[in-house]
This record gives sequence, structure tokens and C-alpha cells, in this order.
Amino acid sequence: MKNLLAFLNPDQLQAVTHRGSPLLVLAGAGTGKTRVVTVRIAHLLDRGECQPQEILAITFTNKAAGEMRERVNGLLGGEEVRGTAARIWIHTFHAFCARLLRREIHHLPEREREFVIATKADQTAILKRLIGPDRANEEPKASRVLSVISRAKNNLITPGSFPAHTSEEKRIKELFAAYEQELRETGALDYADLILLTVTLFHEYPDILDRYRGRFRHLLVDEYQDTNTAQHDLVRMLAGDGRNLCLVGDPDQSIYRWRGAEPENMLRFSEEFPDTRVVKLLENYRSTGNILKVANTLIAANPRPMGEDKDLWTKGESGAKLTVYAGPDEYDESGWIATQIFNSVHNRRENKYEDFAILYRTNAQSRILEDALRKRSIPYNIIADVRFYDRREIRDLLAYLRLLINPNDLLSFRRIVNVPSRGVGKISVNRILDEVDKDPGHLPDVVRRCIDQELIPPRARRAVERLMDLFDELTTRGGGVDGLLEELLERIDYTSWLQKSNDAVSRLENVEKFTDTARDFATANPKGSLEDFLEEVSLAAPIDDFDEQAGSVSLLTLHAAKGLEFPVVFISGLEEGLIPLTGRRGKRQADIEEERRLLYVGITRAQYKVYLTRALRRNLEGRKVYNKPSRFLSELPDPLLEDLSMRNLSIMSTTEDLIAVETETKKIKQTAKSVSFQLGDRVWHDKWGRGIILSRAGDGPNLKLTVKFARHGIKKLVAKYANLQKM
DNA sequence: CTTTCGCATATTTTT
DNA sequence: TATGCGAAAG
Repeated sequence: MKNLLAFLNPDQLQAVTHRGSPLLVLAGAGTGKTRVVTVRIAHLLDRGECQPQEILAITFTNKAAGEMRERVNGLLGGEEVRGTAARIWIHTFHAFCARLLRREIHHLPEREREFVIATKADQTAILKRLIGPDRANEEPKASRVLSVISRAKNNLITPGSFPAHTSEEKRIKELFAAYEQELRETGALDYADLILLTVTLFHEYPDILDRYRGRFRHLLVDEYQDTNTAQHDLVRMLAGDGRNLCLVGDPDQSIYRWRGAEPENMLRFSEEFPDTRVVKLLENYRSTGNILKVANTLIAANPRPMGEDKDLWTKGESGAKLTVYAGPDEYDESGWIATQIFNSVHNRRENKYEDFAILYRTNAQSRILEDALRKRSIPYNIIADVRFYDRREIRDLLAYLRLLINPNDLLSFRRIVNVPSRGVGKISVNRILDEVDKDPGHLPDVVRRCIDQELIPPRARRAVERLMDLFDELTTRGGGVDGLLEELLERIDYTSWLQKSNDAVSRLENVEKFTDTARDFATANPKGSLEDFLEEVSLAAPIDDFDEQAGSVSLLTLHAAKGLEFPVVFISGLEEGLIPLTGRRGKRQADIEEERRLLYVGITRAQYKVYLTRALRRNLEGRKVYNKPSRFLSELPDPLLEDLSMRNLSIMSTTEDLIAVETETKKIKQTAKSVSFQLGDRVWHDKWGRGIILSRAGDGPNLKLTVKFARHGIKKLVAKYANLQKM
């Protein structure tokens, strides 16, 4: 057995070995916090303080969970303990609760044993339907309602206790209630439910809580700054007196407030458990001194809830300055980034492609970057820009699979009853849904009754009947998830239906990817059920399938970059409006602070070199916008930055200058256009209105036109001054 | 019932 | 730009 503690600094050592009271580890970026968690687990086992199955470790993503399992095994070494990590519960909050609820949810009144997890897309779909199309303009938008509802649920608020003073709040309250009912009827749980119901269960049934408390003697939670109140309550319940609790996090890296995260939970913890030991990790092992100085300066502009003495430091070298670059537009910016990478790899041979990461604020920014890399044949690896499982084709297949588990899933039924189109129209579907409304019993029974009582036209009737038969057959079918999916695809002839759609190629690719996922799952979990598969799929994060592929540049959002590190990091789009991202009604101070943390997270991903790039002009929603440099750039210490922007841009890099240039160009273009007037062209003049060109004389700027105007007769004009427009 | 077209509309991050 | 939705045509 290795000496687990040999390479730890005194602070880390304390965090690993402290016992007997709650432990709060405030670990800055790159200070080895994951290492502390894994070594702590290994240490517990090594010293025989508990059995593997008595440990519960909560991570932020499935990917982090997988890595932690591997690392624990790696630390424990030796044959006899290999596989030990498999018996430790290492999960995300959601995966943990989903597993627990699968066993225990039947204790709760009126809850089905089988449930599916409603993804974001499902949730939005429900709300959109509840709001209705006719009111779409005046009502609060579905996405906003959803975020209000999720926030409420995360704070353990029910539709009953939802405070409604304004008329909008009253409307949301209604929608909230209807949304909850819909979820319940379809046997679905949303993300908040997974936590909420677990908390409720523990609250209502103390004996169940006791059972789990007894079982998990050691509880560790990583990335605690991004937990919400419901999760915090869950931890408090499971932790009991908190003696064996270890929380790790960094309030400066809290970037999920918008999703309900409450970094204050960390502060509150020391009050709730007064004997909490707080350990701060500030020695950074990742980045150069200059990178840390810049990051420290940036984050110092935020209030520091955990105290002022939180600057990261390193024994290592200062390293290179950070490089700033501004290009005329996003094509230039992307091209410049790609060129830096290309030169570094090919000409200077300093780095390999996998050393680079390009970070951006919004997924939409990735396309131009991809183009630039592809142009130079630079291999890259990107985290899906649209959530893969939100793709229409994937959601269709998921709907089929869900119906196999929960035939009452009305949402899924509605989705696929006529997909692929099998001749069941709106009218037939509504007829069936009406029946379900009247008698919300077992969905297949109701559907069968519609068929038997000939409530729908013959063609549709036969189609629905065949669909129901298909479900019966597939439900009784044994075998793995992969086989099931393949049979399903064949039986509904899904691929040939997709052939006909617009972007058949990418859709078919997605279906291919999905069957691959199923196959991988079946290989990894030979005994895995369809429920297990759907659970994994619903709780997957885009980052989970992201392996830092050998030989590829990584493209990802700043959010997705959390927890990762790269030798060289480019952060693209350092512009007001993008970083910080501001919507139409602007941002409040608290939002700006979160944006600042986001940039802080981005900068601290880098080991040796950071590039901060921006574009003076950028296409946004089909429009050109001129963004000022990000306010965060001016917060950074100048001596630690070098500006490689082209000289002419540095000279006239104000937005006003650029607009002036644009306007001039436009004028020139207009003049050029007027030169191209031909005989017979129909034109428009601001004063004389419609006209037609009769003759032309002269060239270029001297071009003279004879125009016959509809209302004002024949005029001779000098094209340059006339400002004629073609009609 | 299915397909296609045109119009409107736009926050972003994701368990 | 790109997407999605609803109405009209097929």
C-alpha cells in the first residue's frame, strides 16, 4: 500500500485526516481539492475506519463520479482492493436520489413505483401547452415560468404555499399547480422532484432516514457552492450530527445561481454546525504566478463571503503574460486563435493539439471557431452545442422507451402516436385524449377502448392498434437495452422515415450515436434494465461523454470547463454583452458578479498560458453588433497583459470609430451600386418617386442618367448625387 | 392526413 | 442566423 499522505501539504493533510466534527474545505481553483476528497476516501478505507459501502460521495457530474471511482482505485492500488470503488456510492445528487427513490418511492402516497425523469425539454413542453398558443404574447414565457417554478421547488415551496400577490404571480401559481398535476399524471419527476421527494420521504418517514443514516457513515460532497437549498437540506438530514461530513467547495467558483444554487449554504453550514472545522486550501498547483495574479485581481472586485485572505498563490514561476487580442470581427478572432494553435504545434513545436482549450460564453459561438479550425485541418473535440438528448429524433425514441416502462406516460404517447406518421391525425389524437380526460385510468386500456368503440376513423384505428400491439410485444421482450432499441427502430421503420426529413444526414447520425450509447450501456451494465438506461440518459451532462481526446483541441463553454484544466486556454468573446452576457433588460449587480466568477473559472483552468480575445464587430441574430471591450478586461492588471491586436485596430479601436468606418463603406457601396444602373431599370427617387431609366452618359462618378418619373416627367440627374435606388 | 412554406422571434449557462 | 410554429397547399 502506498503512503497515501506523502505528497500532501499541511492543509491538505488536515482535510484528509480530520475526524470527529463536520469539515468544510474551502478549496480555491487548482489547489487539489479532488485529490483531497479521493485521498480522504482512500484513507478511511486504508485505516479500516469503515467499509466501502458505508461511504457516500456526491459529485457534480457523472463524469466527475467516474473519475473519482478510478482515482480511489488507483490510490488503493493492490489486487485485493481493486474494484473497491465500485462499492462506494459515488454519484451526483440526482443520480443518488433517483436510485434511492426507485427503492423507496412507493412509501409516499399516490406515487407510482415506476417513474421517468422529465428533462428540461419535457418540462418546457408541458408548460408551453398549459400556457396555450393564443396567449403566448401576453403571458410570462414558458422558460421564465419554468425557472420560477424550479426555484420554488428547490426552496421546498409547493403550489399551495407559493406566494402570489401580483396578477402575474397568481397566473404562475396556477401554472405551477397544473404543471405538478401533469407531471404526476404522466408518472414523471423533474430534476427538483428527485431531491424534493427524497427530502419529503426522509421527513415523513424517520425510520427510512435512520436506515440510510446508519448505512452511510461517511458523507462527502464536492462542489458544494453549487448546491441548492433542497440539496443542502438533504445533506443535513443524512449527516445527522455531522460528525462524519466533509464538504468541499469554492464560493468564488459558484456559477449556477441561475439554476437555484445557493453558495450561502456553505456559510450557513458553520452556523448550523458550530463545531465545524474549516480548512482553506490556497496553494495552487496548476497555474503560473501571473495567471493567478490576474485571476486574484479579477475576483477581488466581488464581495468575498469567505473572507479577504483568499488569494491563490504558487511556489512556481510567474510564467508568460496573458495575451489580449481584438480582431475586426468574429471570423478574424477565430482565425487568429486557430493560427496561434497551428503555429505553436507546427512551427514552434511547443504544444500538442490536446493542450489547447477554447472557451466561450454561449454555444452559438462555437460554429465560427469550428470553421476556423477545420480550415486549417486542426482536429477538435466539442461538447455538444445543443443538448444531444433534446434532439427531436432522440426524444422520439426516448418517448417509445419510456412508454415501455410507464404506459401511462401521456406526454410520450402524444409525442409518438403519429411518429413516424402512420395516418393518425390531430382529430384522432384529440379524440383519444378526450377519452383519457374523461377516464384517467390505464392509458392502454383507454386507447383500446377507443379502437373497440370505433371512436376514430378506420385507417387511424388500424394504425393505433398496431402500435399498441407493438408495445405489448416489446414489453414482454427480454434481453438487453441495445437489442430492444434495434428492434424498435426496425419495427417502426424509423430510419427510412428520417430519410425523408430535411437534415436526414445529421438526424441519422444522431440515431446512430444513440444506438451506440445503448450498446455501450449494455456492455458496461450487462444486468442493466431499461429504467437504468433511461435514468442514465436523463441525468447525463454533455460533459459526461467528453474525453479529452488525444490529439484534439477542446471546444467548450465556460460552464462546461468547470473542474477541468488545460495547458493553454483561449477565452473568446471578451465583450460587453457577451462576457458579461447581458440580456435586453440588462443585468443586475448580482448577475455581473456571477459573470465575473465565470471568467475567473475560465482563467484558472489554464496551466501556462491564457489568451483573452474579442471581436469589434460580431454577427448576432443575423444583425451586426458593435460590442465594447468587456469591463472585466479593464479590471485586469495592465502590466501582466500584452496586447497583440493589429496596430490599426489599436489606433482606432473605439466603437465610434468603427461605426464611422462602416458608414463610409456603406456610402461607397451605394455609389458603386448607382453606377451599375442600366437602361430600363426601375428606380426610386426620394423627391420624385418612381421612375425608369431612359438613357445614360458618362462613366463612374460622372455618370449622368435620364429618368422618366411617373409623376414628374423626364429629368436629367447626376447619379452620384441623385441617390437613386433600384426597385 | 401530410408536407411545405412563410413568418415571427430571439438569453445564456445545464443537473 | 436558425429555429419553430401555424396555416395553407398537396
